[in-house]
Amino acid sequence: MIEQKDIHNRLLTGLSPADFGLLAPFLEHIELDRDYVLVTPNKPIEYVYFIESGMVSVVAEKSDGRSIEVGVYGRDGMGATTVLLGSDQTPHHQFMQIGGAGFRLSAVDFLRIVDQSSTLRNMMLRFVHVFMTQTAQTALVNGSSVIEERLARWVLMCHDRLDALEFPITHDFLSMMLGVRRSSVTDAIHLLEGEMLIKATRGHIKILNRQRLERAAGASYGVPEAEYRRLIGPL
Amino acid sequence: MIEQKDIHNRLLTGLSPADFGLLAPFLEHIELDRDYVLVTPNKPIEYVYFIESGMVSVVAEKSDGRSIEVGVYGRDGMGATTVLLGSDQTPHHQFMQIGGAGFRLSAVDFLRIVDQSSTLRNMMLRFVHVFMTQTAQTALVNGSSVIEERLARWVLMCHDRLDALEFPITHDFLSMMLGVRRSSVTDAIHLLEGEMLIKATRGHIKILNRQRLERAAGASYGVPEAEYRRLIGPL
DNA sequence: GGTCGATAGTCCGGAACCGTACAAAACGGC
DNA sequence: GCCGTTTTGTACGGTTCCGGACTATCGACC
Repeated sequence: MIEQKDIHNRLLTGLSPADFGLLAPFLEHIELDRDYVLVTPNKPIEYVYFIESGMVSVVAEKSDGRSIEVGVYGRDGMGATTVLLGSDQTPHHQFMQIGGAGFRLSAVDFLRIVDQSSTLRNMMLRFVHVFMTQTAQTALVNGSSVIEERLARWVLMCHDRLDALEFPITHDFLSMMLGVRRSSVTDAIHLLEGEMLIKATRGHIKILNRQRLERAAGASYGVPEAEYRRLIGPL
Repeated sequence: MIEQKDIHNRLLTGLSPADFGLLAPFLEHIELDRDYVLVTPNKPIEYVYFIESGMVSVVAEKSDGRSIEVGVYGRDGMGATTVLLGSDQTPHHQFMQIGGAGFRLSAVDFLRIVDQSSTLRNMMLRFVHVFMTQTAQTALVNGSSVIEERLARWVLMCHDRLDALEFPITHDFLSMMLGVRRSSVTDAIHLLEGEMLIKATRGHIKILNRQRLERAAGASYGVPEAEYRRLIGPL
């Protein structure tokens, strides 16, 4: 049986022991390797996920093939929140951007439990609100910030959800996430490296100075993060 | 007493008579002139709104002053959905982009009623899901579509929520909504006019050919709209 | 009927970013 | 240690859009 004190997921640790007790019997531990698909667009959702480590990308795709990341989450949130909103599917991809592990339980079980506890439901809905804020912020910066700032924001959001200062990611993946050319990512990385904020090596990015990186991200970073702290707690 | 058959709001008309009956005694009719503020960022929300006519812009702002529209709704939705998600405030503006009318009720009353009926709650939460999809689509097109396509999308979304083929809007307002220069909007309007898709006059835009306008919007338009039809019904 | 503020049209140089391509370098498997 | 694949660095011309400015036109109001 899983004990609450051993959990890293912030939504689960933030629950009352009683609420956690409702979920615990149904939580199934699962390895989540890079590229593992949590949600396939426009297909019925079987499981909801609570991430313990690693990071998930939520990606929207246009019918012309262009796609872009609309949000990320890790141990701060849950996967497939859409089932809470009365839809068993969504048009967006969700897959592990950085491998890790977590728990899953069937969407049916989850919904049954949520109906038993409004405090549990409210915790999850507060996360939905924060995630909406994050998606809105993404819309904002996609329309008004240069690539360097958006890259800095992405690196910061990644760091928020992982313990490490260094994490595996390629320029090519980042170009898909940010919706820009791969070589534009390379250029932006060089800019941040020139300011000694990060150090990039093949397939990896390492944060050298978090504080100044936040300054480089400027107004692009911070609003959803503040909303998370206000409604759920510290990351 | 307000009768359900006289209502234009799609969420209210879609409710069972019993659920509508729970809300009806609390609905207060209200004129909603252009620029009326429904939600002030980071201030407690007093009322939730059901729009009957007109259109609301939801706008996110960066601390450097730049802002952008992250979604719109009208008689298809409700205002201040965030109270459903357990937060009494949000970082986003909501104001009437195109004047109209609607109903409001206090957030407190609304929450009490929602707790009495899970079917009513589910209807509203399905709208939240659709609105999230719209915001995600906005993030997508802001990062990957040219202004002409984004403008076409905006005009279509406006038409979806109003009965008229013509509506009042200035280039300057559109530039704030799309997050681009005012004169870039002028240029994009000229492009669509050249294709005989719209006709712009001082302070107004008129749709000449909706079908071909959809083609001009390309992959930018359609995904959230399909999700609305799937989960709630026709606009 | 004239005045004035709001709205729209146009122009300029320049920056950001694109699409595409090719070569260099790093790593993994053998 | 060699080889093939993946990842990264770099280059080029071209397009979109920006920031800013100035003028023209419309319409409301006196």
